[in-house]
Amino acid sequence: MIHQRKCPVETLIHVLGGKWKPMILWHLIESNKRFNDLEKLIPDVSQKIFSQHLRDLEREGIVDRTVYPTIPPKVEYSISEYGKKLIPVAEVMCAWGENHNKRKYKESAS
Amino acid sequence: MIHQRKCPVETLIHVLGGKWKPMILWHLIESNKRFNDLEKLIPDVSQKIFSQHLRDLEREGIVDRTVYPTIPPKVEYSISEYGKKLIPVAEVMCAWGENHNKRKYKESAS
DNA sequence: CAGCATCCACGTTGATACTG
DNA sequence: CAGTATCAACGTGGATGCTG
Repeated sequence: MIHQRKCPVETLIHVLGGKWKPMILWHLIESNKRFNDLEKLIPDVSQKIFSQHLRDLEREGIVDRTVYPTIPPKVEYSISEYGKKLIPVAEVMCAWGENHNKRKYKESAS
Repeated sequence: MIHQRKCPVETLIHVLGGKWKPMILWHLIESNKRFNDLEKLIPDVSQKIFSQHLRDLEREGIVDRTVYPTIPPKVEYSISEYGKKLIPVAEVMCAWGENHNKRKYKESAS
C-alpha cells in the first residue's frame, strides 16, 4: 500500500478496508479464536486472504497473536487492548451504515 | 460493486472508500463548490475518477447536485442534509485515525 | 464548463497446491 | 493445525481525447 494517508479518515478506512476485516474483528470481539475456528466462521474466504488480513490487523496492533508451541500447533487470535479502542468507533460506523442500508431499501421499494 | 454489505460497517467503508471521497466531502463541508473549482482543490485526481466519485456520492444521497442551465453550464455540488449526518461519524473516524497515525509514527521512531 | 468514452497499469482478491 | 507460494481473475484508479 502506497497510500499517503494524510487524511486520518483514510487511515481508518485502510485499516478496516480489507474485504473480511470487519467480520474478523466482529468474531474476535465476541471471544478469542483459533485460526481454524475463525476461518470456519467466515465462509467463502480463501486461506491466503484470511491469513493476510490477520497479519495486517496484527501489524496495526489491533489483534494479538498467541502461539502455543505444541504439536499440532495452536495459534490464538484476540482483540488487543489497543484494538478495543476501535470498538466504539465501529459502533458509530455501524449505526450510520444500518440507517443507510434501510434508507436505500426504502428507495428501491418505493 | 457487487458487495453484499450485510455488515453495516462495510456499507460505510464502501460509501467513503473511494480514494478521494473523504477529501471531496471535506471541501464540500466547507462550502458549496462548482465542478471545476472542486477539482482544482484536489490535485492529482483524474477527471474520470473525480466525476465518478461525485456521481457515487450523489447516488448515495450524500451530496446534492444543482444544475444551472446556462451557457456555459454551471453545476454546483453541496452536502445534502442527509450527508450532514455523516459529519459526526467522520469526526469519530478522524480522531481514531489521527491517534493511530501518531502511534505508528512513534513505533517507527523508537 | 462539465462532463463521457476508450484504453491501460496496478493492486487486491481468489484458487490451488505445498510445508513445518 | 496453521500457515506460505504461485498463478490467475477482477476491479479500481488513471491518462488521454472528444462533446453538448
